[in-house]
Amino acid sequence: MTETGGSHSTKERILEKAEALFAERGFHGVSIREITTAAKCNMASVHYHFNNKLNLYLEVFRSRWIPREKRMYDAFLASLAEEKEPSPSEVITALAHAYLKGPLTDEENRRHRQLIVRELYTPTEAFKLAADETLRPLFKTLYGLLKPSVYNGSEGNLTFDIMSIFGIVLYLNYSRPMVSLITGKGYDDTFKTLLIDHMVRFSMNGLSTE
Amino acid sequence: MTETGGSHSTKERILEKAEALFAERGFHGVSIREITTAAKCNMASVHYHFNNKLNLYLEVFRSRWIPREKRMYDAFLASLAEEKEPSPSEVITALAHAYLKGPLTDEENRRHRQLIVRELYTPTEAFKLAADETLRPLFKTLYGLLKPSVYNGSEGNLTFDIMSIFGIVLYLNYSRPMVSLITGKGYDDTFKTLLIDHMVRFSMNGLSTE
DNA sequence: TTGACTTTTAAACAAACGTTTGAAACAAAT
DNA sequence: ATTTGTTTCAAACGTTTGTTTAAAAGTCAA
Repeated sequence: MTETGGSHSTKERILEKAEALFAERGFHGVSIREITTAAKCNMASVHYHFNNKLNLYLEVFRSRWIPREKRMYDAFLASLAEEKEPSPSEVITALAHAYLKGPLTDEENRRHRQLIVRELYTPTEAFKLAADETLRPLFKTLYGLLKPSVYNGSEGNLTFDIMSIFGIVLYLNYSRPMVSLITGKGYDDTFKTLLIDHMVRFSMNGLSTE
Repeated sequence: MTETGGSHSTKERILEKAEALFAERGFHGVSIREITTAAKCNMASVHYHFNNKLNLYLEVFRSRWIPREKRMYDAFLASLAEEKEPSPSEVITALAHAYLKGPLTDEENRRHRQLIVRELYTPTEAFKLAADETLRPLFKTLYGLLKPSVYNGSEGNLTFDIMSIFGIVLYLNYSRPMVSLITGKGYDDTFKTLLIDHMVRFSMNGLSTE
């Protein structure tokens, strides 16, 4: 167990390339040969470091996806730290910012979402990992932040509201082929700003009760 | 070219099982052997009727997905036909109904969405087919229906609004593992009614300008 | 330098893949 | 009954798949 480190050990290179390829084409769409060729190492290294292909896929979530999601969650919390009781508008703005212009590069962001979207719609074991460690806690935090300021009828409504906001953020952020098809625009910085403004406005309206 | 018909020719059985399996696990996650075993026919039949696997996948969209989406579109239009100038609320209600309680069975509906969601996030040739024949026309219809009644600032806003509504409907309808995880409930009929009410309320609020 | 340990490698493995083949089964018309 | 054309089939094709093996290369303390 030397973990020779260096900034790019074989193990890390495999994880990096595996994530990129799994995000692009899914678990079944990628072969180990493809991953190890991209990572410039021998095919057997995958089995030496990760036992098998499925566990490599899960390890991408454990050691890359979940920590990265937590970084975004922290960035979201940090931008709220100044206010003691942030308004719903501030909460949603912080959320949209963290997810569209957060600490991740565009490419990281893209991979990150593609991985989880596959799991959202047809879950494997990785979904449970992500749900337990990041998605559910984020939801609970949002619920706690919004609950004091928002009253809109029965108990369950806020739950639906938050899920709708998730839906908007996810869809506008990651159905990019569809959004680009309809709007005819790419995701440059001004377009993202427009999108964030829209998300906040639409979501804030959605939350209002009368 | 006999097309012996009968209610379930080999060709139709292949298409049916192929759709179910592609929806469940994606193009790469399903083998021709698996499809033909499920369809109770020989493996070579796929190549006799569809030339190859990719074309079978595309044919699922051409001969099943697109006509089915058009049926839902028609159901949506039909439920609006009574009103001459339907209000936004009526439009959105009709939309949510067509997509959650429309002419499709639950199982059909599930497959239908899973197929297109895969394409939304990582498009293949099938995305272009679906976009040209159904998604873009639906968007334009919605735009035309909502435009007269909704004024909310600049031109582009309505476009974003409609996409947000898409996002909500898609997410709440088809990220069922996530929604069930958060709410702890299954998609029975009363839950769906709740969801539709919520979608309409949230979307209507979102559309409002002041 | 030796020796114990970790990591990487080339080569091979059985199994599964999409595709092709050529003959059998079937249908309809002459 | 024979012919013609369509549809199905079992069997095999060459590749590619995930995985295993056993040896080579590398690392580092004694």
